[in-house]
Amino acid sequence: MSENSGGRRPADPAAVTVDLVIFTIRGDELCVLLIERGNAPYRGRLALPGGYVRPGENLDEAARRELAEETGLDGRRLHLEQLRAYGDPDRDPRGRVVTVAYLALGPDLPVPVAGSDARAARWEAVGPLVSGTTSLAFDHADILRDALERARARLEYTTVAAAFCMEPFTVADLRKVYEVVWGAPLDPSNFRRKVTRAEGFLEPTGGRRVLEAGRPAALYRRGPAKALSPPLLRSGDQVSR
Amino acid sequence: MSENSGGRRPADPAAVTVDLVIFTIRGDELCVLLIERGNAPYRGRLALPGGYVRPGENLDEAARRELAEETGLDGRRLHLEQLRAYGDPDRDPRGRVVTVAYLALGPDLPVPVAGSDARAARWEAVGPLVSGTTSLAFDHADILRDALERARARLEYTTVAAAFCMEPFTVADLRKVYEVVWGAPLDPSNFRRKVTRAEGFLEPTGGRRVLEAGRPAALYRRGPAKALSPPLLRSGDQVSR
DNA sequence: CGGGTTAAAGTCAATACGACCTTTAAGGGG
DNA sequence: CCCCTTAAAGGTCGTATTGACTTTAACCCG
Repeated sequence: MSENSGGRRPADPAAVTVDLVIFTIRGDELCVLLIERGNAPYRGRLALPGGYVRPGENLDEAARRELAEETGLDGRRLHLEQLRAYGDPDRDPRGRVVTVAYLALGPDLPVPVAGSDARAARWEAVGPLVSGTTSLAFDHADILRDALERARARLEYTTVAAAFCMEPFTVADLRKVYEVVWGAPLDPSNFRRKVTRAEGFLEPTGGRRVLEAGRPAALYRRGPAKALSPPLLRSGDQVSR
Repeated sequence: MSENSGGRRPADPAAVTVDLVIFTIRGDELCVLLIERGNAPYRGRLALPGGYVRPGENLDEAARRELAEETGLDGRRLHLEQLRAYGDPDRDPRGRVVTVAYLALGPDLPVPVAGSDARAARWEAVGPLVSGTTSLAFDHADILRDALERARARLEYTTVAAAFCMEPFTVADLRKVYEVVWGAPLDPSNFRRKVTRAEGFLEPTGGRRVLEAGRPAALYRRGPAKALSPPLLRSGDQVSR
């Protein structure tokens, strides 16, 4: 902060961590990378990957480092943005631990390389996790829910959906991202019209992809545009609430 | 967090604070509440109000408490939302201090009651602060910039603009909020059509307000809607980038 | 070459929006 | 008391966007 009520009030020391919500699309499912905790508390329970912020490191750097450690890839290829901070006093039984959650989006990653440490990492489908019974460690279920909503909203107003696609990709690949993240089908024709006309979203590579059946699809790579305006709204987007 | 690389790596203890960006509209200006620092570092410099998160308190509670202390009002009347966390290792010369910034929006507040402590608080116009030469303490200029952009974006997709208005208010009052925050004039007629048709945004009180001149304006209070869809986009909203 | 399959492009009505104009309801001055 | 000013409220119209749907294109297979 900046001020402690005139310098009188002592700070309550806290540990600061970053936690990562790494989303990818595998098949027809939105998946998140989880680790199985090897230590107390919540030993054996699934949790989001994360770790302490190290001295001299800022929050983004810590998140980027953890991302690289957890995925095995250098995380420079993935979209990474801060979600928000979580600091309930009892969110960690060991004491005051404030975590800064990050949202990472990436194309289908090779395999959850067991991190540099010994924790077992694996992809889990998000659907059953948020609506279901599986309970995550700490407040990670809340974080996951918030991250999912953030990701869904980001698809509306930005071009990050392309971050889920391995280049080069087709319009159908991109549409599948929207359908999987939003959990609803989209009209293929209208979707194509929208994204191909959004300046800077897609750049044609000139190539085509031939599938087992059907007309070959044109291939694209990510364009320079970050924002998407007008937005691509979820159809049944509540008119109010 | 959740995990410290197997429990091996020690935490770097940090102080956790909340800082508040409290926006209001005074006359034709968007203003932010700033305090003049009475202690080192940055003694005498303007800074965002804020303070340490206390033991047993969560982040929202700390922000709500600081808000009440700084404005003198019970902050329950104001819109309050977390902006994001800032944690550069050198953002505070006293050591690692991670701050969680909050964005607060409220109607023209009576006067910056000197907080419970002795700090001098006052409203400052945002325009000169973000584009100008005045330098704030710590990284508060960055936080202010981010808060302004968040507020501008929130007006597009939500109904929080009404949080700036003292109830009851007129459509012109609400339009002025958009114009001041976005820094651009809006067409009165089209603006009315948009906001009055957005279900749940405005609730007519039945009353009218008679000004010095002109037809009396209908009075409204805030409706139950939180989201605004379709959004009310800033006219020159960049088509891409 | 004809059928199956998917991509890509086109049609059309409904809607939303920006620019602009007209009417309404007050107060004030002559 | 009528007219002028002022601002709210409501209407018009051309354009752009969207959603639902149809049509054409390109490739594989047998």
